[in-house]
Amino acid sequence: MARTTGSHCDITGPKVRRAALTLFARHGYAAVSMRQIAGAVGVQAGALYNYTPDKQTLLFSLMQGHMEALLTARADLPSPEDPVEGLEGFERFHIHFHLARPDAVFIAYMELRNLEPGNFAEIERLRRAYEDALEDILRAGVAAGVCDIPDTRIATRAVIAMLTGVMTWYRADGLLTPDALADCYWSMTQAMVGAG
Amino acid sequence: MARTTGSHCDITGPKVRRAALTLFARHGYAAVSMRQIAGAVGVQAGALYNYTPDKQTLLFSLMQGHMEALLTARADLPSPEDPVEGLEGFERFHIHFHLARPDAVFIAYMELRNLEPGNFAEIERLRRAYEDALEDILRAGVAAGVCDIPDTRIATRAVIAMLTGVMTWYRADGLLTPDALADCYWSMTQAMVGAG
DNA sequence: GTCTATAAGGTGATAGAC
DNA sequence: GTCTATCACCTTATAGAC
Repeated sequence: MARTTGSHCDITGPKVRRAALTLFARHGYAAVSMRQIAGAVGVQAGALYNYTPDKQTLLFSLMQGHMEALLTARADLPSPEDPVEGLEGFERFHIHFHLARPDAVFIAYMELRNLEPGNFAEIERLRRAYEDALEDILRAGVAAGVCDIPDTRIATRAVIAMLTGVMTWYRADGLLTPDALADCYWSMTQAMVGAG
Repeated sequence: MARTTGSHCDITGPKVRRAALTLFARHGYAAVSMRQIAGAVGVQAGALYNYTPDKQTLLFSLMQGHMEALLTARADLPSPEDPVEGLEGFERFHIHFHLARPDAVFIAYMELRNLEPGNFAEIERLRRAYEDALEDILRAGVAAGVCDIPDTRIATRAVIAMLTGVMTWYRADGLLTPDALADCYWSMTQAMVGAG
């Protein structure tokens, strides 16, 4: 017979994070109450405070976890000599990583304004580090004469905006596979930075 | 002597809309209370209901107004024969229109999930109409052999995502003028769709 | 670790005086 | 058209029983 009370520390923690991720992505941080999260987990609201000191820290922790996973996975990519190869690796990584985590990506972009100043600064720092990784590649491409862009920093942001834009319309149940999508965006990325 | 009560119908209505626009953009619809909006306007909360039946309608009205202004202004653009000229006109219009209305743009992208289903469908319809205008240009460019893109619909969304991405980092007090920015994005747009 | 109960305060929206 | 007062409800977070 299933216990409805007692010790569940091993599973409740992750369940809280998953429920919060889903609900924050769907309705927005400010529109989701601790009671709703608790309801989705199957506990009472008070029990959530065994896993987070407050709602704000829960949001921050989700965003920080996402950004650190993004940076770690990016750092594990091979670093080819050829800047165009490096750009292709970055582009395919970006598409696949983002498609696999739509809720976390949504939150990382939409909930920045709901972070307290210190938390915002930390997430901004991580986001900047990711941008810098792409900018390094583009700068190397310009230096090697295989890229033609008007401004390295703006082109960096433009590429990331274009690639991340896939999240606003792609549905996993469509006809396009993630690989086909990455192919499509790679050809546009290449053209955009003059690396055809 | 200034009256603190009485008839102000001519000015309070617009002030309510402006205050709501600013506050929704800064903190998010769900995080802003009617009392906060009233405070920004300089009235009590109850007075707001002379100008909107409820909070949801206020949000919808702001988004609808923005999207209709966007479509109207777009429709007033010249329609040159040359698809590349048409694309350049669209691109420069998009940058300037968006830079001039950062709060409205922010709301139109971020608050979609806070719309009730019927309201959401209407905003989606308007957004789709705007996308279609660009897609028509790109399709004409492909037909004329002056554009080279892998998929017209995806390229349409990619161009809009890239251009709208300027909103996440551009600050009016920076060194870059809107015209210089539009130049920069035009060269990237051109390259992206193979219309160099 | 989870529960119930509660504190302290905010929410959207309305009624009726002026 | 705006005010004050109010309704009915929801909010985050905590305290103490089990």
